Amino acid sequence: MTIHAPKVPGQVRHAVAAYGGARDGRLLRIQEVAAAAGLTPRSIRYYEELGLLRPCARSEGAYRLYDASDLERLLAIKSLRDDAGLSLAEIGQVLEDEESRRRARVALQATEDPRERRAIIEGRVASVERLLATLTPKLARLQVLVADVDGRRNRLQERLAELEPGGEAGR
Amino acid sequence: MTIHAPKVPGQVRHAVAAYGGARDGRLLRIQEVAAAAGLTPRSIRYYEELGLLRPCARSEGAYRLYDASDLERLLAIKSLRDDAGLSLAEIGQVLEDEESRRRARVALQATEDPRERRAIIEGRVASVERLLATLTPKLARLQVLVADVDGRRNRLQERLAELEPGGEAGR
DNA sequence: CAGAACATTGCCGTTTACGTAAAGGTTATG
DNA sequence: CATAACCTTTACGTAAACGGCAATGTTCTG
Repeated sequence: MTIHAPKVPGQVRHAVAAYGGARDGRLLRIQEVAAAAGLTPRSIRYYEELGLLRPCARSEGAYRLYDASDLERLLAIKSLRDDAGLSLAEIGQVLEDEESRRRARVALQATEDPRERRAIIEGRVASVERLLATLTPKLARLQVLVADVDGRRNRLQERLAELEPGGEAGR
Repeated sequence: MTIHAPKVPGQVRHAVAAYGGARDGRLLRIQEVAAAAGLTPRSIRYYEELGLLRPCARSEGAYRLYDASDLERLLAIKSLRDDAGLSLAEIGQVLEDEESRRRARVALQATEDPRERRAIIEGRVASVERLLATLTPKLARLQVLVADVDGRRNRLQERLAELEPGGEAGR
């Protein structure tokens, strides 16, 4: 049992960053970020293939390296997929939309012109509202469904309660 | 434009019922019930193939005929699929579960024994609670997601409001 | 520097949930 | 009773979202 083992990457030398997520330290390899996000490496590569995200960096040997914001993005993708039930194509639309708004912000927020500043923020609001417009009805319908099922449960428990006072034989 | 046309089935003679949904009258053919449920005939046949539902009757010529309770069931399937995001296999489990409870009710509700009556209703409660156990976390996560997105919208609108008082140039 | 444990790309396979077309019966109406 | 518009079963096709190899390269540790 005393052989070698590389295990967790100690430092990740020579990371060729694209943006350098930084601000928290370690870059994760695909299996690590996958575990952290509750996904598989295969899914993450597939998402990359669809253009949903790109790792912030690659190692010298072309290993994908992910930072904290990449992980956030993966969690967002997962949530939109599992919770909101969006297809990966729809998720792509959402992310692309947000991305273009974010770029617009970076490019134009530097301006002094209050009309442009307004326009930028209004664009972001519209983007977020488009997303809400798809999520809200879904939420409403799920709430109705749950309320319905919950109502059935309550009615059954009332009937149980009615049965109680009579005979306490089951004990 | 004065040729013949059968259109909607007038009466549906000789319906060989399995249970006879009745209590509202007309039996629907597959296309009609599909339109009413917002599904396609193909989907409905597929659901039948998976054992999710059987039409309450067939015509002499083997046309599938659906009653109101069949339609209800289809709507339930659709809701569990679209709103709750369950797979058809999971939906099958749910329906089977409910079905067996319902059968138990019919078979044993006739009994006088309060212990058995309790047991039956408790079984139904457990079944409904199993369903709730899968739906509730989903609802919670979707609520969190929507709240999150909604929060982003509000923050953006606050920034818009901060921009307002200064310059009202955009008009 | 050996080597176990990671990673890469490429590619084919699989499951789910249907779509679609073929070949042929069924139904209500004019 | 002809016939348009339904329906039937059977079967093959497909898009989405990965799974799972193979062949090969990379990393960190002892």
